[in-house]
Amino acid sequence: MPDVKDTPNARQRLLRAATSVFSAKGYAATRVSDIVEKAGVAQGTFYIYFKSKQSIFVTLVDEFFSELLQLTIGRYPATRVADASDLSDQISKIWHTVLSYCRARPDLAALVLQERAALPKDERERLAASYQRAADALTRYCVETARRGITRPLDPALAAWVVIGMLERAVHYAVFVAPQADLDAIVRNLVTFELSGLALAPPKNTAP
Amino acid sequence: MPDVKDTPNARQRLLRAATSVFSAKGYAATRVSDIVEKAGVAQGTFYIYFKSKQSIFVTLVDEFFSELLQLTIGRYPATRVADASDLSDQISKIWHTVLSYCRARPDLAALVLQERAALPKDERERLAASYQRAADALTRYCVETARRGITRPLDPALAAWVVIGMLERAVHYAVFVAPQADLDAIVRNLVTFELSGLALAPPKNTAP
Amino acid sequence: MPDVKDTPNARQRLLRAATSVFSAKGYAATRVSDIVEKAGVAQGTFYIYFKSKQSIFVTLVDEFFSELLQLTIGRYPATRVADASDLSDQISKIWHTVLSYCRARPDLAALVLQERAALPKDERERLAASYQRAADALTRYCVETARRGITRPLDPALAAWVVIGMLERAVHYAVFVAPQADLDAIVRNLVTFELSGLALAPPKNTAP
Amino acid sequence: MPDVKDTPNARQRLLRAATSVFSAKGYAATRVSDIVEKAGVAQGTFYIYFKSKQSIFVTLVDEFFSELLQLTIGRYPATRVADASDLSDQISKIWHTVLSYCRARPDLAALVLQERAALPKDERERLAASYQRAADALTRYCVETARRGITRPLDPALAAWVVIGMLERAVHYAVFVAPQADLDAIVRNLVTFELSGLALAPPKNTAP
DNA sequence: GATGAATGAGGATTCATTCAT
DNA sequence: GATGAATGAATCCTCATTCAT
Repeated sequence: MPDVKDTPNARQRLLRAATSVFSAKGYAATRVSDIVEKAGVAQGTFYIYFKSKQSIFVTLVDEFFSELLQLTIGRYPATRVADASDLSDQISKIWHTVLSYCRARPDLAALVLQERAALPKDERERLAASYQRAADALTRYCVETARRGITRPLDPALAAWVVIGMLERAVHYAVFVAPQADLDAIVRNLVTFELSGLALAPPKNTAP
Repeated sequence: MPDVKDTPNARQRLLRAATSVFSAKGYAATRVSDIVEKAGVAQGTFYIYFKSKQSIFVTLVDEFFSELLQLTIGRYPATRVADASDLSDQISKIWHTVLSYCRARPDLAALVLQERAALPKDERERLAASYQRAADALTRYCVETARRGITRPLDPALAAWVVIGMLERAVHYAVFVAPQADLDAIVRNLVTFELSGLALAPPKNTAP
Repeated sequence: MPDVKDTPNARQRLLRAATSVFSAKGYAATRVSDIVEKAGVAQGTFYIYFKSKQSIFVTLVDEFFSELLQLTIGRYPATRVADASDLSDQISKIWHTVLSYCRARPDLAALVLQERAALPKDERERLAASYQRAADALTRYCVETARRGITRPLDPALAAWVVIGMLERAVHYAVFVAPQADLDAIVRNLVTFELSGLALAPPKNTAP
Repeated sequence: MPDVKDTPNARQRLLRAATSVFSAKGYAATRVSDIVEKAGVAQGTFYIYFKSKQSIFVTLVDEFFSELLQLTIGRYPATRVADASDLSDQISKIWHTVLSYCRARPDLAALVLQERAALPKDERERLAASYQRAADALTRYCVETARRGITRPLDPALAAWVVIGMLERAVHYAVFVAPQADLDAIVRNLVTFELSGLALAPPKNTAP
């Protein structure tokens, strides 16, 4: 059963085993004993490195978020966007980064997208705050590009949340629904959707 | 404590109490005893009407979905869309329906958006299938409107999933982030985004 | 194994079983499963009536103390003592009450005398406060009888504590060392000791 | 945190740390890790010097008892008591020795008085045997002084146990309740109580 | 002798569910 | 239909102890 052995230290082994088990059985159905068995360590060893089952889960999610934020918003500030072409390039890079990052670790992506809601309410609110911060950063991004006349002056907070929604389901599609589909094609489609919308002819009523 | 009393029958009282408690404490932290206490019935009465804690939750989510699907996709088939203007009108109506439906029952919306992931894996897969069916319906919608030259020929399955993501987060925004904001304005913004995209000038690289 | 069955309700059965098991195995070594097995109820039933293992123990000790205090200090106030003869009578009665009460429930006595120290520190301090209150009551008793010239004006708080110590070990002797010895003889000895001391001839240095 | 460092060897450091931690947190709540942390040694080092947590505790209690017995009963045999005055002198010295010994190491006194009951039943019976031996020695003392007509012919085993009880609570009073009180005054009070009793006028019914 | 990471047996507690009334 | 006392399986976590270095 221990199939993550041979890797250096117990903490790493536990994190990998946890990712795999959480995403396979779901947070609630995962027993600490499943994780330690898969990691090939003793039950007690788990509690040397993590305070609780919840704590190892949160560690995984937090690392996922902070790494991904670093690779995206941390790298591509709105201030570097001069025109529509820059915008398109930058957004393409961000979409590409997120999708390929998630495709490289589908277990972790599943866990973050689908399992985080199984946490106790209070911990979930901590995670929701991370989402809120991401939404705030995106909001500022929208405000900035709108100010420069590059994007429409839509309600920027609403736009930010909707983009987050697109992102979540785009990951879902690229990782779980069509894991073999060409990533570049997916990204082109997404950017076109995001920037130009679905309609071929501009519809009558536009906002605001 | 029983504050949902005076309503006709125990089953209704249990459903309402469950909605409220599930959305307040989260699925996992909710005890059947919380629900029966709030409903003002005895512990055993719960099991006259519902097989289990999971079963009352699924009942709530299923009713929410089927009612909402009825009010949206069930009413507005792509075949009635002749041109861009029709499309815009129809989509506006759908967005409006969804958002006002959710604003009218924020507890239930919270439960469906945030708690469904706390279910055991198998049950979640049943719900995921509902999502998949909705995505399939949307996919056909996109295919149809694209065939008529009303919408872009983007990957329709991808588009469908991304629209679902927009929807989820638009509900989140309209119900929890800005519950007082004017619904018509929100819908106008959403439709503009969905149909015309964020960019003011059409960007260079368009797909496919 | 269930040998306390046939008695009316689960709570009583649990209390009796707990007394017996705690005094037989000691607090720490007692498993809740031992208690429920002896009481002939299910594991979960225990937690309907008692919050924890600690809580049933404390319930036993508290009931012991309050009942015994009621039978002694509650009945025999210092204000009814007019002279040395009254004092001797009253003290005899108190000793007799305590010793016969403890002899009637040796398990409970063992538990209170010997097991209470196994409780967590905080709970023990609550019990120590009961002792302190008993000491305070005895102190007032000594002050009162000294004021009337019936007893020596020894440091009354010290006297109170020392009497408590005599009591504890007198119970130990009467219940565990010599459980068959004649109770009246024991009480006569104790009262003589307490009132007249060990020495036949009055020693030289007397306090204060 | 290691605040008992700088003292020569690990064993001593462990004993001192254990005394302090046991008396602060209680036997059950004390972790071996607390002791080694306070002693400033590694977890494994503990087991070089002591077989178990129980064993270090018993070591402390045994050393306390044997040293104290040596200083008291070992020094003052009943055979040296010729008359009431000798008795009073000798008993005063014993009380003084015990109380000042305990005042000098209140942690150890707390541990012996209050924590020993938290040990597993079997170990406690070993300690109870020490008590029984002390009671036996005291019993012989009483028999001897009674034979010489110095003390009353009360049940000597009962007297012995009651004196032990007085002692326990006298220590409690002198060390924890009134740690600043003058020791000589306390001893005078105790000896008067022990030898002459509480009553000013000799009460009517005396034993046996 | 000293270390401290690893061990794993052991037990209190929870709570969905049942069923006799 | 309604009740609610009783059930007991299931699992997280602690911590004394070991042993390779």
